[in-house]
Amino acid sequence: MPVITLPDGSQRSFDHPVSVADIAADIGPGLAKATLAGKVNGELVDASHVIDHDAEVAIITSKSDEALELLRHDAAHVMAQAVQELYPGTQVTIGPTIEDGFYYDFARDEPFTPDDLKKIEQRMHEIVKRDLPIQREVLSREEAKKLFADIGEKYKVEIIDDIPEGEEISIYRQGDWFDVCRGPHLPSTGKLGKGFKLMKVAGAYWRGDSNNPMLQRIYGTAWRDKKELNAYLHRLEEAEKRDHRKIGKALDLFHAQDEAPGMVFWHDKGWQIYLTVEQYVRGKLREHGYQEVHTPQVIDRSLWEKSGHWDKFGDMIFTTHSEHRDYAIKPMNCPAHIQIYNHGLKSYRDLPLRLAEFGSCHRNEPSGTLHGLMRVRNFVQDDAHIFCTEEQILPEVSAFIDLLFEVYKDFGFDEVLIKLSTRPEKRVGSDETWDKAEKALEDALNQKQLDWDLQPGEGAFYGPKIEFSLRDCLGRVWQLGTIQLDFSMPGRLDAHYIAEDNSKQVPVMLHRAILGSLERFIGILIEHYAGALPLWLAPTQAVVLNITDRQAGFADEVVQRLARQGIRAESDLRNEKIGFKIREHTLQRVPYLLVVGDREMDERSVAVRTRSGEDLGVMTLDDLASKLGEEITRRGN
RNA sequence: GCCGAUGUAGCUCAGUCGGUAGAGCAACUGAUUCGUAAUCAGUAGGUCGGCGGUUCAAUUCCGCCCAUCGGCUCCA
Repeated sequence: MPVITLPDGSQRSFDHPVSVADIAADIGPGLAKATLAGKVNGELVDASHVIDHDAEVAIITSKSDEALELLRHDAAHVMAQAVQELYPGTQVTIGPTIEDGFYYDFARDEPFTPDDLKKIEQRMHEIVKRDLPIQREVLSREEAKKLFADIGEKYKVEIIDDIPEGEEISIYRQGDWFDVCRGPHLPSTGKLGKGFKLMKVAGAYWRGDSNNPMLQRIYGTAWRDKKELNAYLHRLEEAEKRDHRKIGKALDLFHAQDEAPGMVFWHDKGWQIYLTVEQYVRGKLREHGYQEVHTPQVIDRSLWEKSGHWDKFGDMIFTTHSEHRDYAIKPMNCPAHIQIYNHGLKSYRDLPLRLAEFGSCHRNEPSGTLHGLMRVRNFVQDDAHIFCTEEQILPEVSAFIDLLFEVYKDFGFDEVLIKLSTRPEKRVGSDETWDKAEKALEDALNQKQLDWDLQPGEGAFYGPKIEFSLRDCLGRVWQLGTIQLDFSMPGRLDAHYIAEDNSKQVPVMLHRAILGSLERFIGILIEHYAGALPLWLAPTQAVVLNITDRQAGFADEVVQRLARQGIRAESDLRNEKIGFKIREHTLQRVPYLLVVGDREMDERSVAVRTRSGEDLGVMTLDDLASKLGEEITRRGN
């Protein structure tokens, strides 16, 4: 007879099989009411799950971490029921939970309108009110298939077919409605409460394959209660305020227009940020032994045919032609760098050779994928290719990782996520070479005692790679840096070097980038800092504000003094009240506002205020200049 | 590329169940010379994304196209 061990170590024995709900009731009526599900020997189960032998059991209530997952899964079911009640003939497919919520994909010819969403949400609240008991039922595969085939749910039949042999097939019923589901679920629809909201409709391919029909996906969010829901909605609003497209417009950084989709018109202030980032990286590359090169934008298609890109990415390459020749607007820099490498015979003594380029690339990305600065058709990578021997892979990867961490730190990002992707099924190069290459990448990471995740089979066909991602202040993850080994392209494009033994060898090529696309990186910076960039990156670093016309001359003097030190300062001499000017420049996220009135002018000083509203008091010009200079040199955030 | 929504003044947005449009901010002019997040008054500003159709009449209805937004697919 079962002895139940609870999380606090206490034990209860029963002389008959008991359900999770029974155990909760045995502990107390309050807990019984709050019980949503259970965890038996670490596995989530329904509250109705019956235990007939000794086990460790935890009661899941709305306070448990697991509760959200259950809640969201249930919300998906309740939504599907609401949809099928309101729109008979709609077929259900899959409805998983996701971060912050859930979705369900439906097959229906008519599109769901925003109005429909409101109706569906209302119906969901009704179903919650009905408080329908949710019951689990185990069926044989044939029974389950027949059940769904009879009501015309052909997608569900496909799903059932895909459930692996030996796995139990269960359905969950709530009222007249049922769905195939592994579970577990809440005891009744009433437990879902009111903390959910339908967010948006979107198309989604059946099984994520663009050859399949498109389904309609309804996204929702679900929380323990209305208060949590509102907190989440508030978080979304805050994130929206950081949108780089909004901030880019408000701070006059850049714009986009219909005539050049996916391309950026950089304005003075945005371009200042861009130049600062580029110049910074340029310096770092020099320090780390890179040569900087620059290659043509337009190159004959034959080179791209030889490199293999024309075949593989032909429809994404912009082309142009002249005098019966076809050209590609370059989609990447590597073939061009190999041309530079190939110029003149190379010896093993020349390796490693590191060629860097802020290479402007064009790729004709599908129209539906464009997104502000984050996904564009013309971008500049902080791209470089390292030509080296197999023995040099490890030290080169290692040096690159050091460089990358230095750079991320200077931009104020501390949390870096690392993934190692190894050989895919379709690949070039011998297994022996892959063994060596994967080991070199792994060793480099381990030597530095970094945490990393393995992604087996996710490498490129030409070599394994490491990817580096950042987490921003909203917790979002952005993949930026990468280092990829390439055993294919140098050979294809006839790159060689003469080895110590006088033999002709093909070098290994490492593709690597730290920031990836500068456009995208600046977008990430803008969102991470909500436009309030660190002083060294801020396009305008200080604005001098006069109180009345009398101080205009002195204000310009202050600007000149700072400009001499390379500080980007401006004056605002408009005939406006000081409060008005402060408000404007604060909203423009200018790091330092320098107020000059008669007092400051007399003692040749400035009153310093930060964009966060802090009053740093009055400083002499020299003190101010050295303070700003120090902060700029320090970088970071 | 696919599904859905959207496109009105420099910006943010309202509006017209078909009769050629309106607010706030910004701009311009004038007054005000002011001490840390919005001084007051006045003026001007729009082929209502583009092309076609229906209509006496289209910014409004219909079709096509373009772009943007949210997803999906893709991302060398």
